[in-house]
Amino acid sequence: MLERFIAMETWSISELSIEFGITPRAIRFYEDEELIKPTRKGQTRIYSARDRARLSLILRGKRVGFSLIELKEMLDLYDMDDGQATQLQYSIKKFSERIKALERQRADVEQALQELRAGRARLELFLASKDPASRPADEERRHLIGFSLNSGMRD
Amino acid sequence: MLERFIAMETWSISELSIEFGITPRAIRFYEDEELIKPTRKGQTRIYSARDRARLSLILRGKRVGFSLIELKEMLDLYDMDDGQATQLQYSIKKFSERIKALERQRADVEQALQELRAGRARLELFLASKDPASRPADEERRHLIGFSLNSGMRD
DNA sequence: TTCGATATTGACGTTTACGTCAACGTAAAT
DNA sequence: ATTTACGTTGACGTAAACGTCAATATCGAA
Repeated sequence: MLERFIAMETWSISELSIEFGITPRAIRFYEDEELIKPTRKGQTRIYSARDRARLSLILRGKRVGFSLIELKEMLDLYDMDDGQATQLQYSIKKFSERIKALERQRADVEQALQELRAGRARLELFLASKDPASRPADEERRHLIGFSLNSGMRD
Repeated sequence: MLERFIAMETWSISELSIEFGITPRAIRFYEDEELIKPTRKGQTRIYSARDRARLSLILRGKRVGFSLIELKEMLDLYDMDDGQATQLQYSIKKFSERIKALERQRADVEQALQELRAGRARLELFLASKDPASRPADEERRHLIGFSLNSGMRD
């Protein structure tokens, strides 16, 4: 049998917690919430490459704002097999919704980035203006700082 | 005086709550946490264009994963005036940190998007394969679904 | 003037995502 | 044999971000 020759790479809970920079408690919590289901060697949890990959997706998903429940839904989609094939249309719709949400989020991030860069640029300009050679009047300076939040923003 | 001729546009709490799709309770909460400070007409809160812009930034910030405390810090940076000019260097550093964080987040979103698109593509392919003309064997199909979570991901 | 709509301030409840013990098991090293 | 390191399962605590009442005020319209 193949099992006798293929040694799967596995990880302990503390190995994964160190690799991903989270606590074992968090990893067990994800299991409680049924986002991962590691095998056991006795009592001890053994994590496969698949478990590790799911953990990776969970953490990235969290970073981009998904809740654990949403992430579970997404992971469940990946787990679909023939038996649930009738739900494929529904699943594709779900995927599309996620993509839309992420595209909007990307736009949000882009805009926030632009504003932060502009804000930093204003601060740096202001700082440069402290060079005695080129110093604007006080009234002018007041307009350099805190500018963008007075201009029209749409949302 | 200019005040006599310039009528500033203002909003009520319910107007803003409808416009932004949040509850009045949330808006008052942001005030409790000192992210906005609307004026009052008697008891009633009156929101200026500036308040509205700050609210907009708060909501976008939340969408991209910032906490209210972080957003308050950022808004405070915008409010800086000459008196705190000595903290400019520190503020620029803060801005840079935010930019770095957002750039990483953008990368996260990009990768999540790619994976979701790939997942959807797989589902659509699988669905197309139900066309009796071009139907792969069961074993093959099993590899079409749930593929990416078995392949090596780095984080 | 009384109603309905909209506002206010507490005060307590709720959900999410864990943190933080406590009490215990196990297995290798000294 | 016992310390040390690492694992386990409850059980309770916590911070963030509001939700959800309740009691009260205001104000324009019928």
